[in-house]
Amino acid sequence: MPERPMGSSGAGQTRRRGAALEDAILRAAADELTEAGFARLTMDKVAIRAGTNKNAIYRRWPNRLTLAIAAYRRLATTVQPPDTGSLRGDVLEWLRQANRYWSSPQGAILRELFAAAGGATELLAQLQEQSGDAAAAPWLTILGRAIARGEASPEALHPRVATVAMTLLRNEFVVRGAPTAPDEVLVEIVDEVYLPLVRGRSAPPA
Amino acid sequence: MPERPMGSSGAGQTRRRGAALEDAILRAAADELTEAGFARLTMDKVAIRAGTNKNAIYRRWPNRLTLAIAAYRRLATTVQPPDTGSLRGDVLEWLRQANRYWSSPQGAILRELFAAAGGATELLAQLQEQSGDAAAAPWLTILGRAIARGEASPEALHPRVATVAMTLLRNEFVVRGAPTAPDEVLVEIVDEVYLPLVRGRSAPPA
DNA sequence: AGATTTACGGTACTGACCGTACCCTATTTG
DNA sequence: CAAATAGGGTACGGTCAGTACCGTAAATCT
Repeated sequence: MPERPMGSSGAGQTRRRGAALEDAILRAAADELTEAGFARLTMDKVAIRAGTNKNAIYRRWPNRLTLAIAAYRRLATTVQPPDTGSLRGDVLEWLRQANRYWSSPQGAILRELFAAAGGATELLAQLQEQSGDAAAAPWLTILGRAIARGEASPEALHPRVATVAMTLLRNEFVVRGAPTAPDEVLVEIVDEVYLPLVRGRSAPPA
Repeated sequence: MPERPMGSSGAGQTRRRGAALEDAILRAAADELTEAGFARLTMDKVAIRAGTNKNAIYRRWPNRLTLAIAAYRRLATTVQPPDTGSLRGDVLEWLRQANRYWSSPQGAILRELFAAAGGATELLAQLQEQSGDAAAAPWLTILGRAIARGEASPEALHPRVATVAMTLLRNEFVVRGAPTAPDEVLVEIVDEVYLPLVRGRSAPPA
């Protein structure tokens, strides 16, 4: 007479299926990511933690990396662009938020995933939109207000121009591997590159 | 009666030691890199190809990645910054060279190594100087000439400003995973970002 | 309700491959 | 010529990814 096993471990009372199981797997994977990082996330551990087995995982995701990226989505937090009243203040604050994120444990995971994705464009794109830091929209918001105030030139709305600051910051992490970027670097990016650039050819104030 | 084995394979006549052996290993590793890439470079294959065994490798490099980085050095080629007579021409040509490199098989390997290095700052730094694309020196050369011609402001000599174009290009590869960057992107980086930036606040010509 | 299909759970395995350990032998060094 | 050093051969331990079966619970159909 097989009583419901429901051991002390995570296994639920009844056999889970579909969305419920998928959810449990993703939760387990996200937990493994936060505790051990991607490098030490193994499919076996995820399966055990989710109270299931690898079959159920591979039936849903083709490999370890895609699972991890899917699980990372749960860890990603969305933030709002600041509105400090000045362009410089907005940009600096936005960069500082990004810096804090990249320096956080979650940021470390994101960097691992980026690295593991190697050149896989699709996965990278997926990560991009999840992490959201590459999004042009917040920059356009910030710049829109600045233009209205006369602090920036309309030409700055070009996406490549608008996002330059974040690109430079990300470069510090991805290419230099720094655990965190010193605040001086952020200030430098803002004062030496970003503000001169977005003020445009017709530079008004001091 | 052990005749010298010197099979058709790479094994030399006599037992190699020291620099000669090290050289053979690095050559073998470099060959493996170019043929199979880092992901498929295995220590066993390198050892076999070098006509030796893993002992000799591990006695010199602690792990697979450091061996690969050391071997990559042989693949890296050095190039000279162009001198076309105009700032725009120089910058565009320099970016195009970089684009070609990153798009080449060697560039793919470099990207793999970057990815594999993850956050290991030392290794990343080593790669940086080997690949040389992050070096500020060529940019300062280009800008120096441009300043003399009145095409750029002296403020552009700030390293973070001077290298912005390359940073943006590298971003295309490392973060977006593009196999190659369309020429329009390079032009855009030059015309929308770099030239406006280095011309400085006091923008002279059209 | 019972029959059928679907998807989980358990478990065992293959296959790769890194890194290490041992032991014998060629080369160099003194 | 002896002793020390470094290569070569080989065999493992250990870790994981990914796969293959097979029995069974849960959903779906009739």
